[in-house]
Amino acid sequence: MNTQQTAEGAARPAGRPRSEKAERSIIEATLDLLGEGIGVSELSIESIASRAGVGKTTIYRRWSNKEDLVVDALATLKPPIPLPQGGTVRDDLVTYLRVIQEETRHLRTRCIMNIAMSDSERHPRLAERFRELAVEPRRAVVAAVLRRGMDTGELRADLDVDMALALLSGAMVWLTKWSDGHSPADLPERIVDEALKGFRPRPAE
Amino acid sequence: MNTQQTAEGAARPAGRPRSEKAERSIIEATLDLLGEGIGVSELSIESIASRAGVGKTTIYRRWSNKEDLVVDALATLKPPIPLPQGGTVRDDLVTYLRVIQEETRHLRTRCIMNIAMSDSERHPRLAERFRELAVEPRRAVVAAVLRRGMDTGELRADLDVDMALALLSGAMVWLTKWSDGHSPADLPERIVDEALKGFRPRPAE
Amino acid sequence: MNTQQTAEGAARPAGRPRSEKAERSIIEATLDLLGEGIGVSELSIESIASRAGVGKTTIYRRWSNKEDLVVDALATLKPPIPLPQGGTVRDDLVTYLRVIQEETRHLRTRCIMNIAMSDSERHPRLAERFRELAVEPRRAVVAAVLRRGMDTGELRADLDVDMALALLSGAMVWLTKWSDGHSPADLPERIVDEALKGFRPRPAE
Amino acid sequence: MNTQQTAEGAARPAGRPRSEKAERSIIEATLDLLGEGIGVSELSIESIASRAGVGKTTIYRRWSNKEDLVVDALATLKPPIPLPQGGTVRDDLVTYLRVIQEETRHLRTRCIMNIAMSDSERHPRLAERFRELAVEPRRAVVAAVLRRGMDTGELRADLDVDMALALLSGAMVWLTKWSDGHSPADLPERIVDEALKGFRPRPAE
DNA sequence: ACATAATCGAGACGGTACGTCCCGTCTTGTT
DNA sequence: AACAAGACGGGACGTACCGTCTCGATTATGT
Repeated sequence: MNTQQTAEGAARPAGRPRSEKAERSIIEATLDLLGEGIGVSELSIESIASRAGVGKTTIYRRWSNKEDLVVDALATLKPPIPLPQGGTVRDDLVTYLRVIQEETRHLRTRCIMNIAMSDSERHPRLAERFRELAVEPRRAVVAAVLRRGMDTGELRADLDVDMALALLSGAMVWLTKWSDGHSPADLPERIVDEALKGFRPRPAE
Repeated sequence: MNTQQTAEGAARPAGRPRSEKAERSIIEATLDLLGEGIGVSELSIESIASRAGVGKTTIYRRWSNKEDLVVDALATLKPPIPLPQGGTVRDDLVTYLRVIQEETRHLRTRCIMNIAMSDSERHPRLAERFRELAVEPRRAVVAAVLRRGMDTGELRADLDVDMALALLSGAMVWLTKWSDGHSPADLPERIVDEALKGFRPRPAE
Repeated sequence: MNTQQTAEGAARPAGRPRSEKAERSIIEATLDLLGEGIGVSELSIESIASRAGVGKTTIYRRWSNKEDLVVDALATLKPPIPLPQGGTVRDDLVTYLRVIQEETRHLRTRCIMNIAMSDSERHPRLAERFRELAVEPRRAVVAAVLRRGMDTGELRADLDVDMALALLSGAMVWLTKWSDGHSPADLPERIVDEALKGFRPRPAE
Repeated sequence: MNTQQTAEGAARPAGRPRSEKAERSIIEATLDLLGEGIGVSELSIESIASRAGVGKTTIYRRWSNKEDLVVDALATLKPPIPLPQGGTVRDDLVTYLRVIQEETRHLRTRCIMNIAMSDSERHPRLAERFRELAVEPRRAVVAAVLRRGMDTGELRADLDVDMALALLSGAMVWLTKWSDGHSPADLPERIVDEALKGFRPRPAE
């Protein structure tokens, strides 16, 4: 986490203030390198400094270790694709999975996802950050979609929202990771349809 | 992959044969270190050699790189817990998920799983090996359970076995990774029940 | 060399005048550090600024480089011991050498002399300054002593004054530097006597 | 001082022996850089390693600090010019001073001499080494010349040999350092003649 | 029994990156 | 305008490992 205090009432510290430009270029260089498939462990401070056109000191002055820097770098990433939520529940869920699928096709996103997925043991802060930034916002959106479905009667009224999300997302990730080849284009539909069969209310009930 | 040929009929090569003891202690040291939470990237040949009481050359002579060594080390791991398959389909599936849950409670298994999950980009061979050793055997067992259920009428006849496996396993992994706290004890039951509602045939259809 | 012009008629520049106190404390800190045995190369502007309680800018504003600062610092040093010139030529010369000897006993003077002696290759301005401040005044005094001796007949009338000075001073420095232990108390007498006699045997003595 | 034991009876240590070639090229690079006018303080291990085509570790493995390396480097230097000793005493002494004068004309020797002269406070081992290697051998040669002169009657029988050497060498160094311009070609003759005569007038001449 | 030969441990090799220190320059708000 | 404070890009420090390369010693087999 960045060391510099930005508290409102705090007196500005003496001396030259830290350069925002340098900070930005450091973050950018970090994301660049991560996006090129370089893992957190292989990522060297020196390479970041060199690409950012910055002295090593300027990095160490802000972040005491690599993990903190990567955490802050990931924090600047926007939730990549806004989720549409206007069609039927099935359509919205399919779209949601398709967004996940699409992201794994782009190297940069795939690498960053890998970073988040891996090493949650060694880099717990990193994983936590990813949860806040990437997982939680989507969870909220999909939860809204599911709840809408429960209201309109499209879904079971007693559906466990978190469980439903886990079934959908988990299946998508699992199949992408462990299926033989690359995920086929109709995978999102197939997952949603299979899962929905359980979410829907029984016709004669 | 180990270079030395041990084919039956092949003439024994001249010179001092490779020490099996050294080989074993190298593998053991590797698994030890991985089990202590050291990641593949952080794992150094030097530390393995030192812990195994072996020269670096003795390692490099057998494996041309770190990844190959880790692959071979993982290969010596047994499928940790045999899956019971005697009860109802629901019971067997719950047991399957409980095994996964149990494994993530032990540091060593958790670390090794993390290895497999992460870095599939940078270490594809490693991920592939993990698929063969850990994923595939379980997939077969669960598939058998599911097919038995389809035969007995406990499950839909048109169930997509792979999809069902993905929904169950994926949800388990997802919730373990992204839920707020640690996974509760009844998580396997809840996942299976939620998923089964979709796998079962409709009563009045 | 100090950049600020202090010429009488020049218009006083606008803005806050430079602090004389800062200037003095910078010089003092510099001499302190040099006197503690820190060489010119090891002497850091940062350490001077810190010891003087001054910002680095305040130093660089006055001197464009370290050498200039050291030159100015040396310039503030007084010719340490006034040379007596009242006795016989021999006595005055012995006193002169004893002054040199005495100076090398004090760490501070010894360090500053070392500065002057060394690095004349890398710091020619520094060596030149030392010549002006320390060597030349003494040369003048000793030259006067020698000339008095030539007038009174105590010394050869055709004596080469510069050469005589070089023989005396050079021998003193040489023996202090390269003799086995520390210079004995009677070294000045012995040098002067030996030099006065010459190497050749007296024809009729 | 080099760490490696070369004692006769000592058992050869295990592992790959240290490369003599690397050692030589390190020493050579060091002397090269010193000869180019780079001072001991400015001399960086990294520049030596780079010029010698050697890793930094290879240097640090042998010498724990820069001074030890420079000491060993200077130790490899031969006494540069053999002193002739066949003519009259005066001629031999002039030749001796001319050798010194000549050496100060070559950058490399001048630089190395400067190293030895300076910083005897901070680098006493270095100065001591220089005394052994450069000063002492010459002292011995000149002492022999002087003693020969004392035997043949060319010089006073009670001449203090060390003092005479100090007068000659000291004057040469002093004049080279502190005279206005560069030392004139006839400086050695003039010094020797002046020293030989002594300062006092001859009584019966 | 003895030469041949591959492997063993140890550790030096040329490198890369580490995190720290200091360089000389620059950019702030205050005096 | 000068001041202190301190951030800036840069370069060297001494350390830790990398993967490769010699070493003498060991341990088998084929004469």
